[in-house]
Amino acid sequence: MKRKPSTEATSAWIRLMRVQSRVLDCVEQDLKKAGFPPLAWYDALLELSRAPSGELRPVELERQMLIPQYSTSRLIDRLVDEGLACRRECKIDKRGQFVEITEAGRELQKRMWGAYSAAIEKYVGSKLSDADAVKLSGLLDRLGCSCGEMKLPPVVNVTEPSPSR
Amino acid sequence: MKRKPSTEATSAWIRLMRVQSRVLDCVEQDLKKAGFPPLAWYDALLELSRAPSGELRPVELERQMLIPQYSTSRLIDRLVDEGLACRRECKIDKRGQFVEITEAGRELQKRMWGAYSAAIEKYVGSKLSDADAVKLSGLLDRLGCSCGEMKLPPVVNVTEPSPSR
DNA sequence: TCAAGATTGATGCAGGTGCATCGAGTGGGG
DNA sequence: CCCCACTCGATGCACCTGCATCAATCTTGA
Repeated sequence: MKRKPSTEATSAWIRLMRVQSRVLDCVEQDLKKAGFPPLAWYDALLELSRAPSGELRPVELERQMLIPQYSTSRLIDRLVDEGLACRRECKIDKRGQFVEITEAGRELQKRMWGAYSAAIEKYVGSKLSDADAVKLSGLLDRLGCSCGEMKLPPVVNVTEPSPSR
Repeated sequence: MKRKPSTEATSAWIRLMRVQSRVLDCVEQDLKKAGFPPLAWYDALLELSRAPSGELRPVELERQMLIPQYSTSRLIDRLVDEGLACRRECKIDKRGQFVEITEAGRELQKRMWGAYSAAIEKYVGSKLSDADAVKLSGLLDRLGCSCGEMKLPPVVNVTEPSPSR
């Protein structure tokens, strides 16, 4: 039951950690240099912009983004502070609320996608053939499934780009 | 020069981000539940334990671990506070110092490797054949090389396990 | 020899994250 | 109808990170 991890698994683990942190750093750095906020903001704006009427319950957002509740709460605070979203009262459940993306929010999301997609191309697309990217996705998927308790819904889309233009 | 990223690249990117954060969370969680400190401590202890006489200059540690200077500085503070390492004066360069791992540090590193390797097996090894792990490593390597400025030395070993028993 | 510049390591500050907890509100069983 | 358990969202705290900057020391070169 408790085998020693193969060297191959360990090596894959190490590369997974190192490569993603490196690539993520590069991408975040590019965005920052272009004067944009962190990727988490983009993810939230994207989720909101794709919601039926541009609004979501914080709980929904939390589940979409797979981040903890308090994290969502504070991320929303920041978006609201910057005028990228606004809180709206939820009439059917007075504990809750709706968060609605503003025009400024939609616009920022679109502008960020420009820089973001360029960074993805630069750091991923240009280094991998489509076929290899597909292989990589497949291998990663096997790692991702049911890692631990998986109390969260099956679907998700943290950073999936919007209609892309 | 500025192609749009292929869907495949984008999808690989998303999975890379999501899967690693998920797997990392799981591993860190397991370690935490076993009462161990964060992985970064392990990495530092490992590097120190592998150094010729159990000591390194902070600058070396920083380069090995690929983390920023201030981060190293504070990590060392914490290790020293916990008695896992100690600072020693550097006679040949009075700006600098040596950080030396203590017996407690070596012992903790070994104990952590037990839990750590079990977690790697659980979340990586058990989900991937050796062959697939090798494929994954290969694909990831292509992403990792020269991502951006790469001002750091070629070698590195953040989490590579110690002699393993 | 000495001044200018580079390198080493520490630190104040702002912001982000995890954890625990809280208050408000909902809803289901007695 | 009311109480209890649960869900929703906010927040105080500790800690950790990035950034800018600092003091001390070393190195270089005129």
